[in-house]
Amino acid sequence: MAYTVGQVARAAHVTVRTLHHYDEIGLLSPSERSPAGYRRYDDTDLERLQLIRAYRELGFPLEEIAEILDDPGGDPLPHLRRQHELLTGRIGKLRDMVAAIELAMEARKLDIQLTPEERFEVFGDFDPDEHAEEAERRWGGTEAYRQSAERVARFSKEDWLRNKAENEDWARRITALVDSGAPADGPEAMGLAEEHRQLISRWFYDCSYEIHTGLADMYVADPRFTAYFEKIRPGLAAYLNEAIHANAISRA
Amino acid sequence: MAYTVGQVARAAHVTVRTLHHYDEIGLLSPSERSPAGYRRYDDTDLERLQLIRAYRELGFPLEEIAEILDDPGGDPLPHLRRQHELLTGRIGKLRDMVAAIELAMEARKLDIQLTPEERFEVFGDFDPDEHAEEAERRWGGTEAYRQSAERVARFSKEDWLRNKAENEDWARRITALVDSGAPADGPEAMGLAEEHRQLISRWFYDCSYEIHTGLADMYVADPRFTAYFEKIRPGLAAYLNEAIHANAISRA
DNA sequence: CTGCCGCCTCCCGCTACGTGAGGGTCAAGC
DNA sequence: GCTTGACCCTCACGTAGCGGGAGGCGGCAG
Repeated sequence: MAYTVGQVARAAHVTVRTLHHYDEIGLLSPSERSPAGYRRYDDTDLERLQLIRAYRELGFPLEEIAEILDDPGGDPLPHLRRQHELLTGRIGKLRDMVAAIELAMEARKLDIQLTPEERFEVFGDFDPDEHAEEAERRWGGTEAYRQSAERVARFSKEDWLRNKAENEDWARRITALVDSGAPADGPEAMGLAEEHRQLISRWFYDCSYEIHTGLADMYVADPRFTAYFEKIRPGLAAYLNEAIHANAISRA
Repeated sequence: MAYTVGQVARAAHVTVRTLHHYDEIGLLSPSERSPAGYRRYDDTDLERLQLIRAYRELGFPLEEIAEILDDPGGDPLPHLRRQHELLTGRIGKLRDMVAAIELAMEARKLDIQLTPEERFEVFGDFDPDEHAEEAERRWGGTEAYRQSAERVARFSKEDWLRNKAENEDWARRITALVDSGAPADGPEAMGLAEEHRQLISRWFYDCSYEIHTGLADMYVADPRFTAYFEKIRPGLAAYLNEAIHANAISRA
């Protein structure tokens, strides 16, 4: 009972190229060749191919299939467990992605009226190496970022406008304070720093003092943030940075 | 405000190689080069990178990201929807795989005592091109296969033994019938064919007359099945084939 | 001037094949 | 005996998204 590549391919629903490939990598080499060099598969080859395809349908990589099949005494159960974990892990990641997409779609609906600055505030950011942790929190789909994204997703048009208004109000007051010449580590500045922290906590995510000082450092270290604040009032980035630090220290 | 690759890489949590890659494929080319050929990224480059990373986290391929970003008037919503579908589709497939693995693990627990023939009966099979449909049903994780696998997964040791016993009993009786010289389209043969069909339905999956005749053809067309029956009794494959067809016709 | 770090440009490697190119082989029909 | 057409063979490049290394400049501190 010998079969040609084509026959085997049709029977097992794989392409001829696939069989060539399995032969190349030594996963399934036909037990014989015709004088002309044609591959000739026999029944044991077919059995092996059947197993290969079964494992492939379970998502195993070819190399691991080879391991399993070439260790006839070995137990495939550990492999199965590993694969199970791997797949469930992938599912988790994909689900996160789907959730993120849904958020993005929600956000899109309201996005029209958002200024770039607001989007900048809501979505990810750049941050120097020193704040890798904070970056992880915001980028990596971890707690604070997710929390923020979840809340943002539920924002109504009015929420956005109120958020914006509060922000602008705060910006006006701190601008006035800088203009007045009040020290950055004075009580008024610290009060506005605290207000800033609570603003973030209320609208986006729980902003601890630790996170807040991290943000503060980012405001001076990252030119994009710096630019945002400098545009409101030159010198504001550094001023706010100092105020936030002073505030955090005084509360500790 | 110009940044080197290394600075950008650290800030955005990507590798230098990644930035090189984006440059190579034209997804993100630094807006300037130093006289020595060093890449120099400016703030707009960073913004673009930020967007690129955001879309990447949503699972978009780089090429599509380029499309989205290079069409500033375009609406990303359709892309988001497409991606959402794509991801949910992948999740579905992965879930199927996980389910299949769980079945395989269950089966493994009982597998020790299964003869190769039984496994051959339970798990996939080979079938010539003409029965692609049936193959799909059994291989593709579709209804009959899944149904079978589900039931098999719940088989106890005793179930296996009873199944085996019933099978052997049936095999003994049809062997005797062939020996007796009774015609394959006679009532006794048709009775045993029907019994065969109900055996499958009871133990594995709903076996319609259509599926049954498909199986019957496979028994003579596929040498592996043929061998299985020929080992029980030479000539049985063809005999059973005829009996099943006769039975199916008489019931139609 | 020397060291060292960072930057550059190739270029191979990974998965599991798809898709030809260019050329023999086999059974059938004339 | 010769042609045709289906089938087979062996290269060998392409895929997505980088990882990693070789070999060689550039820039800056001591």
